[in-house]
Amino acid sequence: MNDPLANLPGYVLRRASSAALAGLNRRLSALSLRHVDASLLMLLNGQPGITQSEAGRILDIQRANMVPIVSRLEARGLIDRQRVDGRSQGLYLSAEGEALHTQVLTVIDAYEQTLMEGVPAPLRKQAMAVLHAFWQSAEAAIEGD
Amino acid sequence: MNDPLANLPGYVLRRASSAALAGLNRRLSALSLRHVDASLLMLLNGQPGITQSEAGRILDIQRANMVPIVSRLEARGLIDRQRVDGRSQGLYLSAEGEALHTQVLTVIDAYEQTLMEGVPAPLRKQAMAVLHAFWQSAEAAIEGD
DNA sequence: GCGTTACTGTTATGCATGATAACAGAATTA
DNA sequence: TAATTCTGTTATCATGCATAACAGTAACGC
Repeated sequence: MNDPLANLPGYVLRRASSAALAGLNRRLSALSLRHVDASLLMLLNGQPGITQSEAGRILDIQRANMVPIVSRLEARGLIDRQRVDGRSQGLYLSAEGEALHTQVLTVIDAYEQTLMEGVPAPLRKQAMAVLHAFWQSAEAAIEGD
Repeated sequence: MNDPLANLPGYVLRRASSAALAGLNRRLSALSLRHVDASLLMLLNGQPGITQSEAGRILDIQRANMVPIVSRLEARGLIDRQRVDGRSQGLYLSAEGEALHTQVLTVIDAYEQTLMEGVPAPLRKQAMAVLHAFWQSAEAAIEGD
């Protein structure tokens, strides 16, 4: 693969992310979930009762784009809504949602471990730190010019 | 940002990539280009005469999805097609394309440097190696189960 | 040589992700 | 109380990515 873009961190980041996502979605399809759904389930497990807007803010999903996601998950009986306010509603995992969440956890844990094991041991120690550094750096660079 | 997903490499990879892409697209919009277009221009600069299919293979873009990209760039007079075969056609940067390419290069180089500078110095040395490792690892993990 | 196979560019189509604008109802604040 | 902010929602659009199908061309096997 003679790719002159391979020394650009942003490009490599994108290719790595794209490949990682493909693998994850492939595995999650066994649970009829997309990675977005899975991330919401995991978030709700850690922070039950969180608001739809808050969840979107944490996961970096637009308010408007949260609607079909939450609707889909609620239609499947995986999450419950509970009015907390005249305008907001807290989101909770239903019993079925919790059951599925443990399966999600199994799949994701295994996958993330596979991903990490594919990284040469000498680099593994700093791998997460590097990823977080790029995340932060990229976030800071969005607005730049 | 209390995000329980922040210790999953795949998730962090995706967030970093997404943020990095947003910043890049913002900068490229000044040239009326998307990151995909820019990557093709850069590829053609390094490997003039490459085939549309070959380019797609290198950039991991489906043959069918290359069509609108190439058409758009050709319509703007940035690239030329030259029949090399009954079926294939070589792609080249036009004069205008080369001119724009140098601008692209400026933008991207500056951006990638910004990205790198946002990474703490102690990590910077291994940053690219880590990204490549994840790329390779993710690529290998796509088919797994 | 000829038939099978493989490759190229292309069209059409669908799904997923994101972004934006607008709105009504509710809460907060000044 | 009036102005502002926030929430969930609808509608709409652009982009990215995948798949299937097709015609024309090339390469290969015998």
